[in-house]
Amino acid sequence: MQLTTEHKELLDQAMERNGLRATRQREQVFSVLLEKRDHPTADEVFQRVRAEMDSISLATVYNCLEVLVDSRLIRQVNFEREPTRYCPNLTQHAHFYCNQSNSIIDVDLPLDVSQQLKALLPAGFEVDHIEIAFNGRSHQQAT
Amino acid sequence: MQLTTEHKELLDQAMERNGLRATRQREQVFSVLLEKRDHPTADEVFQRVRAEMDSISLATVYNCLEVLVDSRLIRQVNFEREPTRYCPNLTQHAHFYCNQSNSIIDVDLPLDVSQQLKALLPAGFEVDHIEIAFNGRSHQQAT
DNA sequence: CGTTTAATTAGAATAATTCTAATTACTAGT
DNA sequence: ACTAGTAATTAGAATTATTCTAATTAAACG
Repeated sequence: MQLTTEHKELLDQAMERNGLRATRQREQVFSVLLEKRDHPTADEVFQRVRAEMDSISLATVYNCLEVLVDSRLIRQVNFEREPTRYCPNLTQHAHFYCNQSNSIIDVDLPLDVSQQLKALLPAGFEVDHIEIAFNGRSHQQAT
Repeated sequence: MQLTTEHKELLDQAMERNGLRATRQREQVFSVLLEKRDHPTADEVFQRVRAEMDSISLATVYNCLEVLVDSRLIRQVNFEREPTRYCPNLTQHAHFYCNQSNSIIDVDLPLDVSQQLKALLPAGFEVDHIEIAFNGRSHQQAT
């Protein structure tokens, strides 16, 4: 799979901004994440990229993921002590972990809700990020 | 340090309920968590318990923590892929992770806020638990 | 083209946690 | 008390996700 011109440009610009190179490996990793947005682990990303580029190593996948996270093109998602998962959805959202299917579903988070959460904090607390995770069962299928 | 009669009874009852024994090790681990509520890791709990009971092993600490979690006397807290921390605060609360001090502060969570969060979910989603983590800096000291 | 710098690679190392198998401690029933 | 049966503890090995290391390859830029 190829990156769309739009995403290719996004990557190029982000790399440029950080003095990094938009290598084939980074493109592939980014592309794999955009293609199937099921919150894959590093190892799953590795399997998928390898299908198109069988010389890539797991270490490189970890490197690429780190670069993409640092450049804010993707986000890391953690649940308990399970392997880290990766997600290209940059809009503010929470995650729903379905115990039954062991899948993750994105849940849109209205701005006013996060405002309200921040309001719970005493004065002197500066928030960079809020992470919200629901845990339960869903009777519908993940998309 | 000793458990208060109140907490001792809480432990005894919980163990009884689950057909388990309230051993010295379990008492000590529980006691250590109640005494200094700074969200210690398993290893930190191990150090603290060992001060009073130098024969305890790390494996036992892990076992005890698991039993206490399963019996709902304490809770596990995870942040990114850092070691799991443990906390005896059973009231509904969120956690604030201070990047500066690397400490965790409990944040009370009003019932209506969690209701509101649950309302964000489409029909067919049953929630067991909501985990909220703030990340940032606090200009005050953790208690 | 050659040189410098960045990126990739394979495999070793790390660190938190879990597992295993042996020993010890309880608990009941006699 | 004594013993059988079960549960808990223990030390150390094993596991697993991730990071590190050192060597090789690729890219960029004169």
